[in-house]
Amino acid sequence: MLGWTICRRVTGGVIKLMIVETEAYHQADPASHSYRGPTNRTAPMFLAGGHLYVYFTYGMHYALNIVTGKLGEGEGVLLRAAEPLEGIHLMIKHRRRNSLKDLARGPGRLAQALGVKDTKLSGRPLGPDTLYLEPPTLAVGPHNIVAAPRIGIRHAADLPWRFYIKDHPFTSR
DNA sequence: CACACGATTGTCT
DNA sequence: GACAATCGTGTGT
Repeated sequence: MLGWTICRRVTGGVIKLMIVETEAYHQADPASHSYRGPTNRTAPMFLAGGHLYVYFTYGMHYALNIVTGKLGEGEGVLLRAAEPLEGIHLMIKHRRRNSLKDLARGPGRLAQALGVKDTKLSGRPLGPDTLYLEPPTLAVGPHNIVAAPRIGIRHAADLPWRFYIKDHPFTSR
C-alpha cells in the first residue's frame, strides 16, 4: 500500500493522501486485535481483504485499517501516516490545525484528516462511497521501503512489520 | 457489574 | 522528554 493514494469524497470536495507508513497485523500475533478471535469490535478484521476496520482507542482517537486476508483470517494493515495531496483545506477543517506536516502524521491524525470520526466505516468495503485507493505515481519497492519494529507494542515479541518510505518527510515518530 | 488499559496525541518543561 | 486526557472494550467476578 505504500505509495498508493487513499481517497475520500466528502461534501465540498475530494481528499487524497499518499500512504507513506503502515503496520501489518495477523491473527497469530499477540499484538494484533485479531489474536483472540473475532469480537464485536474486531469482527471486520476477519472479513475478506478490501474491507475497512476502524477502531476507537485511548478514549479519543480513531485508527484506520485495510483488511488484507482471506475471509476468516484476521489480517489487516494499519495506516500510520500519509502525505496530503488534495483537499488540504478540508483536512485542515477536520483537524482544526493548519500544520501541513502534522495533518496525517500518525494513525489518529490520518483518520481525523479523512474525516473519520466514528466507527461507521468499520466493516464496509473500500469503494467510491467510503474510502478508495488509487495506484502509485511514485516508484515504491524494496529500494526505498524500510521495515522496522512496530510502534506502541508492549506484549508481543516485536516483529519488524512497520513499513515506511525511506527518508520521507511525512512519516510519524 | 466492576475495572484496568490501549496499534495516540497535544501540551508543557 | 514526560505526562495527562478520556472512554469503549475485554475480561473476570
